[in-house]
Amino acid sequence: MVFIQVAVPVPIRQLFTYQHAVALPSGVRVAVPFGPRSLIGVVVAQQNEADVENINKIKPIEKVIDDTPVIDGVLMKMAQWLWQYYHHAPGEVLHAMLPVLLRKGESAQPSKQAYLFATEDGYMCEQAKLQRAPKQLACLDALKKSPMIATEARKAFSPTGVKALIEKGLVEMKEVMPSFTPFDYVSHLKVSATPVPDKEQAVAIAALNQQHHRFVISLLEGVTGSGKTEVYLQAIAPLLAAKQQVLILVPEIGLTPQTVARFEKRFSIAVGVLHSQLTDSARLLVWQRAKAGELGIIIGTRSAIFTPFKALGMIIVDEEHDESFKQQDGLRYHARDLAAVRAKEENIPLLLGSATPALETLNNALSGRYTHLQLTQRAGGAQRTQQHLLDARDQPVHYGITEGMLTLMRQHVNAGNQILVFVNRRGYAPAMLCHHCGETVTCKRCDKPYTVHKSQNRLQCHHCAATRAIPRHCEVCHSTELVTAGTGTEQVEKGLETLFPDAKQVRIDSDTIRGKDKLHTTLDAINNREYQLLVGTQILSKGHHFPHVTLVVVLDCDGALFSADFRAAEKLAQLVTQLAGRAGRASKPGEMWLQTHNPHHPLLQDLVNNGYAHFARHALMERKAAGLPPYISQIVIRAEATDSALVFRFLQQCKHILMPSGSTSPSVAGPFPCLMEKRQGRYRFMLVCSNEKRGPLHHGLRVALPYMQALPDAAKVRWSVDIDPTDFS
DNA sequence: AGCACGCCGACT
DNA sequence: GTCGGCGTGCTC
Repeated sequence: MVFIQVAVPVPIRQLFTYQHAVALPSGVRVAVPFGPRSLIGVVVAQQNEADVENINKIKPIEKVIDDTPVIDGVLMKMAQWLWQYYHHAPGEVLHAMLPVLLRKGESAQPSKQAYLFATEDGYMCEQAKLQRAPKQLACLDALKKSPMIATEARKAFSPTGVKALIEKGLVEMKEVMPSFTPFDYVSHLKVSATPVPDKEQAVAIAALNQQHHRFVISLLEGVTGSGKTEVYLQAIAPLLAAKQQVLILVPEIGLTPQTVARFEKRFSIAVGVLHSQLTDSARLLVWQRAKAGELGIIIGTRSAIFTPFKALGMIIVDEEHDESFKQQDGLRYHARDLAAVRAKEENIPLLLGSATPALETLNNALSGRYTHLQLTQRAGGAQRTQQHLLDARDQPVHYGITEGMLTLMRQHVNAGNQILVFVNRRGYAPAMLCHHCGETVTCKRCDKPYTVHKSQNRLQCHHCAATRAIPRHCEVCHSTELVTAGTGTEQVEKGLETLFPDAKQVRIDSDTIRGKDKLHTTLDAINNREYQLLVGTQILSKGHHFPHVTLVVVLDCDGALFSADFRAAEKLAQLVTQLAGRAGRASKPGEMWLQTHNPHHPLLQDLVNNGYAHFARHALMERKAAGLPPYISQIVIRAEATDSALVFRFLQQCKHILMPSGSTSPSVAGPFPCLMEKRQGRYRFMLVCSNEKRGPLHHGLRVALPYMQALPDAAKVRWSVDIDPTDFS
């Protein structure tokens, strides 16, 4: 009889011990009794009899589900890192790592799939017969070489073409048990015309070629249009030929058919794709094929980092600064950080690519922990969009747009050009500032702008938690015109219709664009010049080009400059830079104007005059001086309930546990109301814990968590721990 | 998270 | 008398 530690899918931060007749390898699924029910858990480790507590309570494993582990050695190492680093329940971690069907206990072995085969008639069929149906001909030719999974053939050629071939009896569909061939892709690999890299690209590719079978992290910092993807393509070519697989993580909206097509076309092999709208069975199929080593390339969003591989050779994180790599509920992991953990365990290189690297990443590159590769040249010598600041102080404002900006916009509209109005609608904790002199209303004790809490009609300092009424005058110039930074953006869209009744306008945001087809038809219409005024949010900065746009308007910079969320300026700079890289064209460069009450703000000046790379280095120095990440470590505890007093009391009690009276480290600030104080009828508050060293901060939390859990209120509020928070709303 | 146990109010 | 409300506590 052996004792086995099992991770059971419940939100409890511990493993549970069961008995079994024989030892089981870790990573195997088992059905276990748990209280009155039966659950599917994952074997984590063997346990010595001497270490087993409550030996009388130990129950036997009900059933062993797998012969071979569904979580291999490296994935188990990642799981352990996840539950330790993020202080999360082990069972929930392993649950999150598995495809849905495997969570439910379904077999991990492949099941029958619909395959297409060329029939005898198909093999005999003369080319001439399909001369007028090139898609059908191509499909039939492919099937003569080897059968294909039906859904894949429909996607690769055309659904109607496949149907026609079946009706003609040239092709038949059969349900067959798939046989996954390890490294099947190597025999199909055919590298198509590879452009000659420029000097910087060649340097980067050469450096990456030296990294095989070694754990190295590289940052590829390349301005928009400098050809990062080409570097990826040329870097992975030798790996694929050497029977290695490659994992490419992309942001949620970055996973377009065009991206996938580019990789498929270069290597003429099937690329495994993992994204949120895949069916459970399609997802399992990709999981199985990757694990078997049949697929050479997997492109996926955040959770693709959990895909098993037979021989992973490299991980690429494209647009590594993108916020969608951080999960914002449940297990709040950062896929970029987890990619680093995986690369270390697999002993392979990790490549992080971005035009606007996250400050965390840039800091690692500048300090020498990461290899720093740079692409500064745009293909075709395209020019950088000129950026300017527009002083909003004392200017008449119409629907959030200053008179000066309106004049500029009219000029471009009258010239028949396109204008892009960027509405920064994300929820910054907004500051209050003077429209006359640009001064913010500041907490005297902390020298930090107050945060406006509209529902209470008060200002609160997010450093010392002091609150005060909204003042009537500016403390510096005594003007009575105090404004909330960033307000008015809701009115912008309505206002533009009144201000520019003759210009045809279109809104692009996640509300108006349902489904990616709609987005593409709208983008096509824009590039066919059907619209003159483009109004939109973040979505505009993701991978699309607007060659006819000559003016980019950014309205609410102040909201980002003076937010209690210290990352707001970095996020704005990233968005603005991505946008600037996408407007105008070589023959007709665009200009970008940023409206602000603080035209002399050093960070804004730096961004506009010297570009993101310079801004980012400057911002890092400020973070260092201010004692902020990445130079310190943070943890946020969030709680919500319908009773706001209860939430507040719970976090207050947590604070006392985390920071016993008298101690100063770690520093615990709050409880503050979250920016969205009320959501779905629940009041939300947070605690912000900071410390210079990560170790003591995490240790403090590890010690405190059992006490926090034991609080009587802990069961009455919904609360969560967020390690390395990126979002303070 | 679930699920059972438990102890109080409005029904046959 | 008992059906069911949801507070409390446990799960190897």
